[in-house]
Amino acid sequence: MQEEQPDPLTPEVVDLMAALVGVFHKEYEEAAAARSLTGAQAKVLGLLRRGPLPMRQIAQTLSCEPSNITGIVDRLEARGLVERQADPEDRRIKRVAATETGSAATAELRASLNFAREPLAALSQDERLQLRDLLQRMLDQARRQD
Amino acid sequence: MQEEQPDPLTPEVVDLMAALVGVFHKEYEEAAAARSLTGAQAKVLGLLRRGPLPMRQIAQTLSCEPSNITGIVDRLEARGLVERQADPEDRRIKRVAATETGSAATAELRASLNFAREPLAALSQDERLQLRDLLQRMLDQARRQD
DNA sequence: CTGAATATTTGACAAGCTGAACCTTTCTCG
DNA sequence: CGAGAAAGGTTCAGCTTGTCAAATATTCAG
Repeated sequence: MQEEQPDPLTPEVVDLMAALVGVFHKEYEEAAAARSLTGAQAKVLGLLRRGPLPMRQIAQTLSCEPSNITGIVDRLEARGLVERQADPEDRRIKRVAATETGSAATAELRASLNFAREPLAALSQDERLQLRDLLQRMLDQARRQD
Repeated sequence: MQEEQPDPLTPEVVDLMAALVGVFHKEYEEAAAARSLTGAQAKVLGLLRRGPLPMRQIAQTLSCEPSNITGIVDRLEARGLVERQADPEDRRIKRVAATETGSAATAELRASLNFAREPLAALSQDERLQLRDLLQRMLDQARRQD
């Protein structure tokens, strides 16, 4: 809706982001596959890192329908990576919790993301600091707008 | 395989990248959906921006099986966004070309990516320049490693 | 000319995702 | 209190994405 002046730098940065998104996405998918997880399963498992979550909240975080999460959690549960627990406060709610095995899997997966090492290795300590601040500010802006 | 010292900045930057990738991905998907395209269809259509491409090359660029592209192109073709043309040099090859309508759709979609405006709006001209250079170098590094 | 290699398609099948219909539990308010 | 609305999950049908194996057509190598 807003008609800004055409800063030639902006589309250029957007294309770079798009390319980086592609690289990141591919690497994530491969790291997951190496542990026989799909990308979606890895994402859900990753969300449980800080503790159990209700189905609904998982769906909300991933911007998808709750019915979709049912299937993904089914498959994770079938493999013993995750558990459904009843919420004592509200019996409608089922909290999904990572099992011991599940937690180990995500920790391992996160540690294996080479994306960290290789592309970032091209930057000096100072530049990483710069990059962090720039990204942080973009993200804040994005969150403010949603 | 490489055991680097644990630079505390690196995982932090990786998490930021992951978050930004999430935002970007979501916005792309929504922009595509607003034109009744799926993400995959939009990606393929976007590749044809600079001219027709053989099926195989599309598959290679998107890192997926050629048989997958067949279906996506089928659906794009059914909607008149894309055409299969025979290659005069090698009759095994089918080149996929965006139609008039198809080109218009991608141009529009690209233009609509607000990701450009909003998060980047938080940065000054100078900072965008910095960001571009940092991203460019990361990407070069990532490509060198693949 | 024959056999290997290449480009694409087809078919079967799993997973992701949506939307609508359906329980169960909780909340609201007359 | 009790009836109906609302909220959390699940189920089901249907579509798209993606893989793998087999089949077809064309080109290439010797």
